[in-house]
Amino acid sequence: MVGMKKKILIHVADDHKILIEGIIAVINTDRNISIEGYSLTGQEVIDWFSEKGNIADVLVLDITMPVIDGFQVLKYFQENKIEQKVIVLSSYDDLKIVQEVLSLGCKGYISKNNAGEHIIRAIKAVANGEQYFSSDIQSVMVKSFTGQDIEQGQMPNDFLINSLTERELEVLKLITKEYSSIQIAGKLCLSVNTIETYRGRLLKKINVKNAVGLAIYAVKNNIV
Amino acid sequence: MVGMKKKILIHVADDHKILIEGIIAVINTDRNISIEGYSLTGQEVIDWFSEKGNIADVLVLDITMPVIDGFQVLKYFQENKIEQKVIVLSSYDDLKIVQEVLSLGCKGYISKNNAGEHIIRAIKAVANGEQYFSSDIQSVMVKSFTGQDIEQGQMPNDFLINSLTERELEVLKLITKEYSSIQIAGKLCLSVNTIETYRGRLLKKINVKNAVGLAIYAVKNNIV
DNA sequence: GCTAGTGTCACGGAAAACCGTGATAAAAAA
DNA sequence: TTTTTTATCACGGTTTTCCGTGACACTAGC
Repeated sequence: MVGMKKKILIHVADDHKILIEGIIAVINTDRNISIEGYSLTGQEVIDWFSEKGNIADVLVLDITMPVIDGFQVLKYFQENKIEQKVIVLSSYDDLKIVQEVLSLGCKGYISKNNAGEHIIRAIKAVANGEQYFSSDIQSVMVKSFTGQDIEQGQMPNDFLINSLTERELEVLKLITKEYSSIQIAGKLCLSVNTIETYRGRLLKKINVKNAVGLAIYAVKNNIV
Repeated sequence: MVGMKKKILIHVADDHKILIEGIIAVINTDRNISIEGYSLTGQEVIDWFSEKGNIADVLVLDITMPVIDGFQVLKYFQENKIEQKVIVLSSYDDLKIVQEVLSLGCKGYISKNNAGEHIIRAIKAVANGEQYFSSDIQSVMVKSFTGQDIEQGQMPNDFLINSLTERELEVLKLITKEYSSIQIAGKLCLSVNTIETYRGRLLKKINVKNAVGLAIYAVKNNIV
């Protein structure tokens, strides 16, 4: 106990400050883990990293954050070939999200429904080079693996959503405000045809069937 | 300090256990407040109440919980004429939600983006018979009050959404699964015309312009 | 017994969304 | 510099949603 090699350093990123404080409090109960810092947005994480060159042994990352979300942080690591151990913390046990996050190189995934002890276990496992998934996430994966709940939209051909462009994001935001293509065209001073093109592109990229799917994606990713 | 009359007893309800632990940790830093218990679902809150007859001085309540959400808990209090001091804790600083929650008799509203100190202040204020709103919520209210951001859908004529019926809810759920009216009709063994009628009714009741609005409402209210 | 609410269906027209495909120019990346 | 990505627009056709209005049966509350 006393002769441990060294403490595991972690960094927490979540837009809900209360939750960060909670995680810190929970983690402080374990003598082998300590907090190196925290971020309230994805941008802060990226900034922190590009400044210091290294964050911590393990990054506990919320996916739903405004502006720059967890996905984009993971993409940043991937694109810059940075091997950062990441545990994703999510409210959604949505298959698509789990899949995407894993394909982006995240090593652990725990749902917010789980108690703090899971975080501690997850941190230790991931710091140790292992993977960790909370039980509810595991059951989601098993379900998909066994072919249950496949419905139709599942198993997208182009799996990883290529990140949305500025314009696409802008259009998406206006769609979620219940505007029609005509109205959006007016607001952005573009042709209606252009907006319709964006609609089509968004549907393909996000891999949903209609504007409802777009809206749900937007809300779940805090694009609203 | 020492001669305080008595501690403020609070009860926390949130489906994310991590967050509960966090709030408890934060609250434990204040000697005048202590936790009487917590609930992971709205049902638990109601059960707890009907058993013990009283929860605590202040109930800290998350609105987005599965099955029985915070709204319904508030409605339960209202219908049973129970005067429970409630602080709503929410991820969304959505005007509609704030309005609805306040009209249901809640005395405080803080967004999860705020730090724990706000909770403590809010608890003390509400326990003291005052009201408390975190600054971001206040700015939302001020905006609406001064007529900014009114766009078009705002200020609905029938303000409080008359609760949806079973069937309407069922249709709404299927809409959020990106099904078309034809598909929904197939699934529920009803005429397509019927589904279209429900679509119209839902739009009116929820007071949104299109299916996108329905989807967002559904997600924000955890109907998904 | 009447009224209000709910669940069901119909229809026709207008508006909007979706689909596919293609094209051009500018900017960014390789 | 070549290639890829992004932003922009067009167009015709199909499908779906939205709108309004009306109707009938059943149930629960007044």
